[in-house]
Amino acid sequence: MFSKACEYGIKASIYIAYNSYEGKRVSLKDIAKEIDSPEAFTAKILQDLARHNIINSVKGAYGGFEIDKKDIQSIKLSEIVNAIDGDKIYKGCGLGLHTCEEEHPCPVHDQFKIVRTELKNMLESTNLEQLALDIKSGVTFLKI
Amino acid sequence: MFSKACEYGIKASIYIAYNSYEGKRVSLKDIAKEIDSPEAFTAKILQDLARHNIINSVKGAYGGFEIDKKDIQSIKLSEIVNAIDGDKIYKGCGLGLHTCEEEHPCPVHDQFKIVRTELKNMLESTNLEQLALDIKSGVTFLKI
DNA sequence: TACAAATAGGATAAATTTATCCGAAATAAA
DNA sequence: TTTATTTCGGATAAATTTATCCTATTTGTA
Ligand code: FES
Ligand code: FES
Repeated sequence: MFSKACEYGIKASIYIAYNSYEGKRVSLKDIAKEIDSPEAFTAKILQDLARHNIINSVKGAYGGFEIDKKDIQSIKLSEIVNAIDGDKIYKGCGLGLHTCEEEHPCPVHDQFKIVRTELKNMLESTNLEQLALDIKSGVTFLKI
Repeated sequence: MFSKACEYGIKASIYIAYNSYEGKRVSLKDIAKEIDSPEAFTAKILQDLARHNIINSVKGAYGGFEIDKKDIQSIKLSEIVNAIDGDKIYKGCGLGLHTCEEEHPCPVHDQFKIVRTELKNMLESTNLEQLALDIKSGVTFLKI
């Protein structure tokens, strides 16, 4: 469904959001450990998210990653997915036709569109705040 | 969403079903041309589908691929997807946790499960007959 | 039987995704 | 100012997916 990079990106964002809520900036090392991801690969993804202004990165000693408290609530899952995997999952044809169009539908267009739209709505209606709070209260988990 | 191999596999199955309905056996060459896929790669996928008893292959002169007419209606999209991509899309965690479990949910578990179930239902309630008929009547397309 | 047509299957290559390594640059603290 | 810490970014490697090539095998027909 999502690429490995995107999975790591989502989990990292949630972990950063969770810590930013408590005023804590977290390091790459921490993040990779908490979400059980390869450190160097995760660094690339975090850079990407920073470039997309989804997270902030701070260089140097005592640096790390954080998200403005006031933004946590407005960052949707869809922005993260879009930044890393692009919009193919929102717009692309389920059977790989060049473009998904009503006027030239593939055999599963009607059925696929429903699922794709549901996924889109889900990603657009879920924000980092909700997800971070569940981590905090211990009802959801980032690894294993 | 699906792998390239799976996309080709679905499209090939539909094309074979459509022709089998009219009593025509189709060659690899034909299939690859009609679904706009690389021939040799498509051959591997068809072998795979044949091994899974989803399609029949006939070697030698005048050979090719076909599906028993009586089976077309009962072959669900889910069987094809499962044969090629496995069951990860049905059962796997959206964020890549080892297993998706209610007792140890990832942050998007509740939301993701809904979408995943919808996809599962869609694939399990769509059969080759429906899809082949739409190709035949020209309302859906296998390429471009 | 000989030949042509077609799939089977192994080996290999190309492309993409995932992952690692290392030096440069930035920054806070001593 | 020096040092330790930490992200940035380029190069490279490993793994996986996608694609190609070539030979063997099967089978219908002349
Ligand atoms: S054309 Fe394939 S999903 Fe719309
Ligand atoms: S645990 Fe992640 S989807 Fe169920």
